[in-house]
Amino acid sequence: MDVLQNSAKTPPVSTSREALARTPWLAAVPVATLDRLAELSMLHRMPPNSVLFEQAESPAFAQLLVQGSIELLAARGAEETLVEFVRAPDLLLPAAVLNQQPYLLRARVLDEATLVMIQAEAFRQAVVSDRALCLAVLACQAAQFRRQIKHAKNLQLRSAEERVGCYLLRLTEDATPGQPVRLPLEKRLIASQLGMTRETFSRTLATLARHGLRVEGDLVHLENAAAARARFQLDPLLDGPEPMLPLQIQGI
Amino acid sequence: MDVLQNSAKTPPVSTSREALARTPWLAAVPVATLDRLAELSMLHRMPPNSVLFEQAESPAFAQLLVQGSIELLAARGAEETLVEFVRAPDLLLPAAVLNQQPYLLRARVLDEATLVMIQAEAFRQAVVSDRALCLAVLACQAAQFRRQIKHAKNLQLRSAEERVGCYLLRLTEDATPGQPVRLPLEKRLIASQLGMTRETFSRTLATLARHGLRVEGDLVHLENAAAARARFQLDPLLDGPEPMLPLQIQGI
DNA sequence: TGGTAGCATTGATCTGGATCAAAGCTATTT
DNA sequence: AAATAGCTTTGATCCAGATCAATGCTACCA
Repeated sequence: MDVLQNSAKTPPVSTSREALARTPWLAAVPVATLDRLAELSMLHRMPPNSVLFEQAESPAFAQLLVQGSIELLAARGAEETLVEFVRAPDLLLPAAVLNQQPYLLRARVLDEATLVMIQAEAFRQAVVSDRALCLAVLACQAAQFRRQIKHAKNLQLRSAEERVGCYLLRLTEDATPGQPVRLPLEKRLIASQLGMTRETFSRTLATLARHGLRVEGDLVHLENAAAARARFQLDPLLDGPEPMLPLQIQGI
Repeated sequence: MDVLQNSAKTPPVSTSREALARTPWLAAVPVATLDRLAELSMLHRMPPNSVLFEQAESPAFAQLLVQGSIELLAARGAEETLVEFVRAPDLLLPAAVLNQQPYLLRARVLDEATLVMIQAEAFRQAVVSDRALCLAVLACQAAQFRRQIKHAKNLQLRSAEERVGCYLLRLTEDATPGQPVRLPLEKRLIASQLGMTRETFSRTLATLARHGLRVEGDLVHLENAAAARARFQLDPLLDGPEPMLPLQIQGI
């Protein structure tokens, strides 16, 4: 079902240095620093389902996700629940690397991932010595924190039906009105992002037709925008994207 | 029921400058920076139940909690659920201040709070211009992120009974063996920290006697350590404290 | 072209924890 | 000492969503 893959194509990178150069939120970081980081890092490509690290492992690398997407999962025995979903470009759990603490989550590749893997100690030293990098990482970490809070609020304050409704409604808002929208992921993955089982997700989809949202295969039709928006009130605080603009260094 | 109040007493501070000087994780920040921040800030004392800020408000101040404790709540209509519990010394939602985004949570005082309120813009500028401050805030933000992940894992991976059992067991580990331990908070507040209703918490306490933990009023007796530890396996990744040691600036 | 393996749907049933309701406790106030 | 008000406990009931189970549906592979 390749139609479900992410279609945003950026030309593939072939070196760490190139990957760092293309990362928007590293734009303000001096070339010298990026050069040094690039030297101490490797560009890695990982297929879907690879596990990048396990819970309780101590980070050996700072991992910058350049292309693809990663699931961060809380695992206990056989159970697994998704705690964070990371899309490129972003750092994987910088908090663990910075604070020199073991990972709290398992990282598994969803869409084939390209990663810059930087020696953890080199990364920490670079953060300490380069102000712009420190600010960029701070902005990145802050944005991740806010995404996490949004995720928690979404789970705790909304019912399963509301989560699904808001998710679909948001999809349709991004697209051209009147046109059906394609689901960006397999249903089982959407279900896990929304914190419910596939079965519940499936049943919920069926009930949404009452509220003006009909889902047919992987196509979403907004049949009654007014009804849908009345039932599922999007909250910009929860449903909006979380922008990340590093603080600027002014002056000199 | 004043026996439940926090008993860790630090002598009260009377100026912002003094408060900043006493904050351990600001130790590495140059005196000049702290002086400047102190000039642009006010020391505020807030009684229990005060609301420091509301969801969707834009931060006007960076707030450093110096004494007391704060609940950060997700609210929708009448419902409220606790998302984070902040103890002094810590920053309140630095992510919102740094990224210049609206707060996602409501902040309500639990134990009478002393706060240093720093003009938001002044704080951001100080973070940009002072490397040590930037590193300190980064470490603080990283620790908060990890606490948040721990909280999420605790809620999603453990049953109500396990959460209560682990909470109590952890209390007893910190104390002298054989002695009963006093609950550090009112039961309704512990319940909300553990993500359940007071009723469920109360009922759960009753059942814990089967596993070697007897609770009598606000006293916890560990009557069968082996049984308790067998049933409630503490996970250092979840139940340990989250240490916060800012990265050191080496050299000069 | 059949086989196999992973998704998706649908139905039946279960259950952890919430909710609603009613006393009991404590503590402080007058 | 009575009264008010906030916490706690206990009991009865409810329900959203999980779990278990069976069947379809694709899609890929030999």
